[in-house]
Amino acid sequence: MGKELTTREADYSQWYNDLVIKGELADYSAVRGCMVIKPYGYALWENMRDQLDKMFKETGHVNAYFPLFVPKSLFEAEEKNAEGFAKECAIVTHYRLKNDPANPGKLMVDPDAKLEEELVIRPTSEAIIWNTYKGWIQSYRDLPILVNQWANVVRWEMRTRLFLRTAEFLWQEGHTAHATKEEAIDETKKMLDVYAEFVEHYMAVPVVKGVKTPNERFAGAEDTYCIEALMQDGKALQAGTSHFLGQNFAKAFDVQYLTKENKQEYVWATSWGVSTRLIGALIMAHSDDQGLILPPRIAPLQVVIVPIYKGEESKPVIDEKVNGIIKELKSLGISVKYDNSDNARPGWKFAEYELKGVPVRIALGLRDLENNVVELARRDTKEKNTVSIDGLAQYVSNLLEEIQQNIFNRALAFRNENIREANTWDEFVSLLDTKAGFISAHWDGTPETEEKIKEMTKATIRCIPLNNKQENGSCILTGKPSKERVLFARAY
RNA sequence: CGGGAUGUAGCGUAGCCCGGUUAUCGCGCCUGGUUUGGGACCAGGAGGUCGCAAGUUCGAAUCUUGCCAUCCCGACCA
Repeated sequence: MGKELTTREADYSQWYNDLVIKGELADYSAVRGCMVIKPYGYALWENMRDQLDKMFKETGHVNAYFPLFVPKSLFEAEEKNAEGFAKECAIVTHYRLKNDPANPGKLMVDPDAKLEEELVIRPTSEAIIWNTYKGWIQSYRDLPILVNQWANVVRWEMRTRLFLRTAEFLWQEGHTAHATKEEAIDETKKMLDVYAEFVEHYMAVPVVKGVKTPNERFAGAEDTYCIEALMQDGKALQAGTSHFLGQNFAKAFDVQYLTKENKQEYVWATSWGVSTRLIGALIMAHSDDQGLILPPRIAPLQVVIVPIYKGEESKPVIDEKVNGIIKELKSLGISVKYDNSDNARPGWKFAEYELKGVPVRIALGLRDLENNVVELARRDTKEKNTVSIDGLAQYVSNLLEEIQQNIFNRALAFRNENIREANTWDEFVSLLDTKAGFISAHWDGTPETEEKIKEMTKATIRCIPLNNKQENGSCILTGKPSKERVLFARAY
């Protein structure tokens, strides 16, 4: 019987949890709100990370590493940023434990080891980084600084969900410093494009690029750009953000540079990040009731080979043939696992690798060898075909590409079907309740109206799409004039 | 943090209301054998702080209190 999965229809949240845990991506840990990322899930993250890292470097960035701890006085320097994150910070107050005289064998916090100044465990690193940049920047010749860091951060969330919202999570955060506003804005948009390309091209998840309203802006940013994805249950998920920080952090940390004209100017800043949350997006965008569906370009395993033995004497014959196939696949850069383990029969393995979302499965037995063919099954459509062993590697390589495209096209079609226009309040509410998805509607541009809509419907403005069509209309709630539509949705 | 639910072996569970031998069953796991084209079968075996702690009792998985964790619905958020 093995692993039973909850269906999406029965309980979408439970289905998601089942996939994460039974697909062996991650598991709950002994620490509240924190998960263990298991080897299979970590391999997926590594593939995502490696590709992003490559793209960052191609756009001129370098990696560095800054401390996990941020002295409270630095953390509070940029007020809006500090205020925004204050209520979800973990704080180190002591540096030593000692034996508890009242409870033998137990430890207690040593009251004599109180820190002079508390250390905030970074929820994001602008503060420590800008404090550092102050020492790096004197002249326009020191700019731009284009640094990225791969790190863990901690945000003490009240309610956590595997990958989507954990107290500790892995991410990258780019922090750049520029001489001019224009250059910083260009950087902000450039990195948004990098994210969009990565998410669409590698993760096969279509996104809407846009800009956040002031309400939804990152704490301390002048502008927050984002990519928004749509999940199969019709809820939106913010997949990445890129912030134009203006001179806020430069002013807070007094980071100035000398221009060519020998004038002191404040530095312009950006920051941008994506996290392990992307894995949640990946799962909810593609997977089905049989398990994960992973896009070939980032799947930890692209191909699994399952032998169908008939009697002891068939093993060496099949194994030898498979070794040749593996060699050919690897020569084309395809990752492959040969599962000839004896503790599960073929049917069990088929189900297991479907659960784990391996894009292509090859099965072969003596019968196939006689005909010089294999059975080839693709995870995305569950189609099975008999394919000649001659030229198999190339066939598989093409198929992986086709699967990548198909997964993307499917998600894109779903996303496009689920962007609907609403022109009246009734229409808006009924669409939210019956169809969910993105709703494109006019809004009067005020934070008050946005807040009111959120209170009434739980829908938020996900973004104002970039290159948005300008059209006159009236706000769905207040009826006041509006020049463009914005995208609403209920979101994760 | 507010409301609701749950917690018994790796997983899923019976028992709990009404306290009483050695905690039930299935899957999985180990050993041996037969097997292998969609979640195999036979035989033998291992595995339990009944979420944690205190209390009531001659006796607690079962009753009481506190705590912890997870899930769902809110508030908050990437």
